[in-house]
Amino acid sequence: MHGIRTRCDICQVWREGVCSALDVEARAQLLQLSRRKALPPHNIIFRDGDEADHYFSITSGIVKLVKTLADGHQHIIGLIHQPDFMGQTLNQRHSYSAESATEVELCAYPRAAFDIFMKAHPELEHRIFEMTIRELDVCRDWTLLLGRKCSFERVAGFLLMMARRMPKVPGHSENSAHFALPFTRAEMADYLGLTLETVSRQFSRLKAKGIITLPSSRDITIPDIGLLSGVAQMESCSSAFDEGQSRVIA
Amino acid sequence: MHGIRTRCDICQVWREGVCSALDVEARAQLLQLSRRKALPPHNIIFRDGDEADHYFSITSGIVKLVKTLADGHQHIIGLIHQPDFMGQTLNQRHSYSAESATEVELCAYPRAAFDIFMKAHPELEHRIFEMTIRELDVCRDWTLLLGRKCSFERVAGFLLMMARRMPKVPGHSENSAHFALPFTRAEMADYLGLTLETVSRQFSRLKAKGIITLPSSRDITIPDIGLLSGVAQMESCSSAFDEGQSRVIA
DNA sequence: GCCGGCCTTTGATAAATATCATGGGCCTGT
DNA sequence: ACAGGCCCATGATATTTATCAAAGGCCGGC
Repeated sequence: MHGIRTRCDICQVWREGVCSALDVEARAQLLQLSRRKALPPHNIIFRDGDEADHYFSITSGIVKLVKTLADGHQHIIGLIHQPDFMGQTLNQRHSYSAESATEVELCAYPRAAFDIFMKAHPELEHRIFEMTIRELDVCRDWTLLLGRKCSFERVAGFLLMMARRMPKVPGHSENSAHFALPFTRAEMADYLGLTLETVSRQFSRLKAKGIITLPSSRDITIPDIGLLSGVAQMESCSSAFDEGQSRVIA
Repeated sequence: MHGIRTRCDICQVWREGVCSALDVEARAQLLQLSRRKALPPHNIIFRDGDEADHYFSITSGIVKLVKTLADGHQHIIGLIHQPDFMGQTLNQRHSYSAESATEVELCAYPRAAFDIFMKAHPELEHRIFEMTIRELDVCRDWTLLLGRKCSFERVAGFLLMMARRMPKVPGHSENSAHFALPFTRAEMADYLGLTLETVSRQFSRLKAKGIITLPSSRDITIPDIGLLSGVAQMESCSSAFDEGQSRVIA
């Protein structure tokens, strides 16, 4: 709720998000419904059990969707990136929490008003429908990662996803990437169904193989995305291929 | 494609599925587009990579959505039960296979014609949108199970889901259930991210604790669903609580 | 500059699950 | 009735990952 631009002309959602479905007048009307917010990292947007009375369009940053288990452990069930939409539910209450992982800017829409507006603008509902289908595809792919992949492949798969979605630092070719990881090892573990120690060990393994470099723990370079993509879909979890780097003995 | 009823008046989809959004005339029109099919178990409906040229409304039975990994292992990314809808994708091709798990009856709709029809009937799209939101919720819950639960809890969670969705054999109270499991241990393993041996062992464990009874391997009785629900959300995987049944020693 | 707190890495050990192997049950076709 | 194929249960062992523990790096505040 700090200094915020209120105009849509530089907004990515305008081009790819929900607003892309609307013409100029409709977008202006929708803007009337919305309230823009800017959040620092680690800010709760809504809590599990809260009344689901708003929808959100994320215009920058990353939001974590979090379930907390009875024992206090957390699991991240999804990451919402700009320009995604969030808050669709059939229930009266949310069944998970949403928390900014990075600095986040978003448009919040009161649910009742938005629903009425959507009824008048089926093309808007259609766009959100499409984005929901995409979310479902992503989520189903994730079940494959969680159900069938070893820790090494999971971490590789996660980095691959980040490499595709993060804004690239310029000066890198198509098949390389370099970005600042916005997550702690513990957060990645909560997303990957692992412990932070295991995540850390797999980072070390990727580094030892030369698939990534880590100047600092959050500053990651992937010299060859194809290589990373290869290990992310590997069929074997065995540490046998740790000998990829032949090592000189004594 | 065998002997099939073509009328909707006894169809569950009419009441809860996509057709519930339509009035009598519209439903009649939609019926014109549809082709009804009946499939025996283990029949491919479409394959990973096939052109996504049809939507499907499942009117009875269960469909498995399957991804096959490079090493031949399979993973079931979703189960589609009557009266669910299937085939929504933004891509030209499917990214997974669909296969009947039981005997299945369905209505198939050519995609192009259905899309046109849907444009003329926003209430239909709205209904499918709602069903897709529900699917997404279910899928996100599943990532929690796969990411954070031990084998015992996974099997319990699976049985709980089945107990809620399977038609009940009559003569049982609200908080008990009895049904025929339509899956092999291997299929359940592919859904739960486990091996068939582990699934089998957890069935034995549930049986030993008296949470289920298994007159035969596919014939399951849950005397107290609350009990099952309790272990499905347990916070500990340890075998410490195997001593729930005090046992007499020699 | 130094302290304290988080984050991270790494090692040692324990626990869970996969893998490999065997035998038994049931059904089906001959 | 018998043989051959699944499917299932269960034991022995191997592998992977979690858990417990310790120490180093970085950063912000005092």
